[in-house]
Amino acid sequence: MPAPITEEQHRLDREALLDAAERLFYERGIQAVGMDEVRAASGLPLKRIYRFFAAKEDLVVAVLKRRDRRWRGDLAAHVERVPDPRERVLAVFDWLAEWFAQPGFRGCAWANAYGELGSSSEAVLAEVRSHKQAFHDQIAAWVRAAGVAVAEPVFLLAEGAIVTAGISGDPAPARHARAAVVTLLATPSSGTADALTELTASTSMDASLN
Amino acid sequence: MPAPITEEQHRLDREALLDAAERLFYERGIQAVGMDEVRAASGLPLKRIYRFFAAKEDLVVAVLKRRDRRWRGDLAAHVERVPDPRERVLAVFDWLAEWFAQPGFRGCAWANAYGELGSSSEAVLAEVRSHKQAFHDQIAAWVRAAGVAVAEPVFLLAEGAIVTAGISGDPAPARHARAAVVTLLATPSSGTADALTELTASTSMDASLN
DNA sequence: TAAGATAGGGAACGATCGTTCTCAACGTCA
DNA sequence: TGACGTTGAGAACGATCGTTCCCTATCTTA
Repeated sequence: MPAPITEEQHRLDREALLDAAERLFYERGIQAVGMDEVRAASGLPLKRIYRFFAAKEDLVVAVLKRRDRRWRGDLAAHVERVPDPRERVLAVFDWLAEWFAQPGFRGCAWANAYGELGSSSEAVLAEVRSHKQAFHDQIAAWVRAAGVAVAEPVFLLAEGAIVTAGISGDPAPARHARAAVVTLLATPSSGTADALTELTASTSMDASLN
Repeated sequence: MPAPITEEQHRLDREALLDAAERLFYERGIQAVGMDEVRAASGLPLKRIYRFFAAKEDLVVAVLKRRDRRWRGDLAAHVERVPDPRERVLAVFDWLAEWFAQPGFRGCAWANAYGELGSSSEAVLAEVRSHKQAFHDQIAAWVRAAGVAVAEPVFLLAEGAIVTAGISGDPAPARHARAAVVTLLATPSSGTADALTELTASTSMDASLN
């Protein structure tokens, strides 16, 4: 065999490629970054990049997949260091606050990818949906463990905080969302809340709803 | 003057151009739509398009500006048909639910534009921020009029519902956000107290803290 | 050492982008 | 009527995209 590429080097090169692509795609947008720029940043020849991934779309999906694993892993590690179930839910928003304050924070990579490619790449759309579903399920599990039945609003507050912090460039939404979650966790759980919803909704419905 | 273009026709052509561009940009993404496609869809010659807007970026900004006026105008019209201040806040989410259910709904046009061009076009970024600020201020005014001081979470729930409904393709987040707002409006966070607030507070005192 | 397979560097390709230019057609005024 | 100014239709331009191909250097094995 005349090729001296070890298995380990192969793995390292692939990681370097994903590192470079992820940074560029997140910083400047996916369509704004050409493959030649990925080549220059990764140090790998174009030929090898296309042996790793047959097309740019595959590279994008791989970047999102790896980022999802790392992002949710970091979140879970932070959250599950907290023993109390109720505090765990709040820890999600402390972690978000730290993320928002990082230099170069530019909102949700998946939401951004959706805006760019959601209607033109089925594979990217599927990856974005997969990530959001997994994030939702993580939050739902932690909220359930806290003994309350308000998973949905906690997830929506997190999503709203991420998109708002990204666009505004201000990490404050993490604090606002956290404060709202404190309130929601302190309200009587599902049965009473639903009854209250029904009561208020019945007096306001003019149209819509389903 | 040899040019028979009336002032009125000029205005109509401009609207047709913005109509076509808005539809294409929202459906398929901004970068995915070429100027030649805008030309074909609008029926206007390319030369006239570039007399209206010197560059594609200017067209994009104009589309976002006009959509902002219409979008927030429609929202305000729906909300302010409701007399009761508290119901008005909930009416925001009824309007969102109707929007989410419309065919072709593809999330927030401004958030999508941010994902695509937020880091490469200062003008687009400014327009996106301007829209989000205006939407935030609208909600804050309605929430304040309802006599409670929880504007931020209501805004974040709306944002979370929009992005989630867009990505998932499911209009349910509007209902979930609405239910959460009902809870928040019934919480004595601002010191204002009425019968409903007292009732909910008295049954929820077991939780709380931090 | 000779032979051969593969790697990297980068040019090349076809497509498409935003934008400009050409040119014929036409309506208006001297 | 004839010259002019403006228009619409679309070709053309330069740049850039994702992707492929060529060529040479280099390393392995006989």
